[in-house]
Amino acid sequence: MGIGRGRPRKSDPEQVLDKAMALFWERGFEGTSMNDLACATGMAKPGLYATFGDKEELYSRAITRYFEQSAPVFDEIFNTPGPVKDFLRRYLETIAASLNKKDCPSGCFMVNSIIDCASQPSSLESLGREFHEKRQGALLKRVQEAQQQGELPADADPKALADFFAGQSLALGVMARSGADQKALQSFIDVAMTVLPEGA
Amino acid sequence: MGIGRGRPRKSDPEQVLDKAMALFWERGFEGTSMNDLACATGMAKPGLYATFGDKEELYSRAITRYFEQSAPVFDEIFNTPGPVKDFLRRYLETIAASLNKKDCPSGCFMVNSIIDCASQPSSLESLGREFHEKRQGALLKRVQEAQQQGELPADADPKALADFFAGQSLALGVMARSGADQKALQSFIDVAMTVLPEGA
DNA sequence: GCATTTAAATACCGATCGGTAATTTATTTT
DNA sequence: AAAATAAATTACCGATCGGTATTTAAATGC
Repeated sequence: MGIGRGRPRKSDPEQVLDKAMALFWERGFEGTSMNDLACATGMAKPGLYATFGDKEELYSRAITRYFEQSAPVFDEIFNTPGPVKDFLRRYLETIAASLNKKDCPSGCFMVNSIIDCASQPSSLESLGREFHEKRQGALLKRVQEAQQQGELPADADPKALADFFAGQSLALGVMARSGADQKALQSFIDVAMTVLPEGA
Repeated sequence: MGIGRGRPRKSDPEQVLDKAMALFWERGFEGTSMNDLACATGMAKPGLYATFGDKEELYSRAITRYFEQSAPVFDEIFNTPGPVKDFLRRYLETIAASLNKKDCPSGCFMVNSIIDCASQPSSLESLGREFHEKRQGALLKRVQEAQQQGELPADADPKALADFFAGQSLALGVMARSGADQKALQSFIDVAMTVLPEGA
């Protein structure tokens, strides 16, 4: 019946990873125990260790999955032609929408990770930051292109603008984690958008 | 020699609290053990429990101290007359300066607390958020006054503006925690300030 | 049917967790 | 000097931590 040779798996590793991601996302690295994870995922501890490695590796897999899961929707936003102003608004609104989904913990796992792994003496320390820098880099590229095509004033600073909008996503992550609702996030975005010149 | 009756204290409770604050600030609630605290503060565990209560109370005292410690400098900013634009810039720049001091952990203890206590089933869950709301409230009051005195357009939304600037302080906290230097924070603030109309 | 393979399940490891009881030390009061 | 007081110190508690050895169950290859 199965495909491999031995006893078939009880749980799909991808689903296990999804549940582990949700738990780390909600409670952080130190706040989540391997017993919690075994209980929440339905995979007992020896299974978790055999499938994913130790706690650190499991966390690393979880946040990597979080990042890669969001890739398709960002790809679509980045590949949609149109004014850079529309692009940036959609960028922030898409992030905001992802922070209050009812089947996920509120807030941004990446932001949480930056905060609670910064003191970790391990590879986890830089993981969240690296993912954030990837987003920053993509934003920068898009803003630079916009400037080259005359959408932004020649004296605009693309790096500063990209970093500003990357920073807005961090703010949104903290706000959502502290209970801000969708309306509050939208109002915040509306103000943030006004840093762009009227014409753009 | 001492003032009380029994054996004199070895360590000043205020200094102990300062060191505990720094440790919680750096490593978070779950990431800091009572043994760590005893070691870092020089006060053994029974002393910590006798002086401050349990771990939760100690954390609560630590973040309350963090907030109250910043009160004088904010009071000065709020009481300095001048254009609201200057006020808001000084507000953000003062926060930014506090996020990279060499004798403290980087980042904002309040932001860290919002992130890593949000999942705590205790009074800690709302503590960081409450302090942030106090700052929001003070900002709102200042912005409303500015509008009443004609510094801002009549159609400006004081609540949205105050929440925006409160949000910028959250972003700064995450950025500093992830290693951003003072120059990056300053550049971020420069962009954020442009949400205000030229004239203000 | 039987060996092989793979995973699940149980039980367990030493270390550390938050928290405390019991004792010792240093000071003040009388 | 002795009683009283308060803090430091040491040692310890049961529970839980991350991680693993051992056994059992379920599938395939021959």
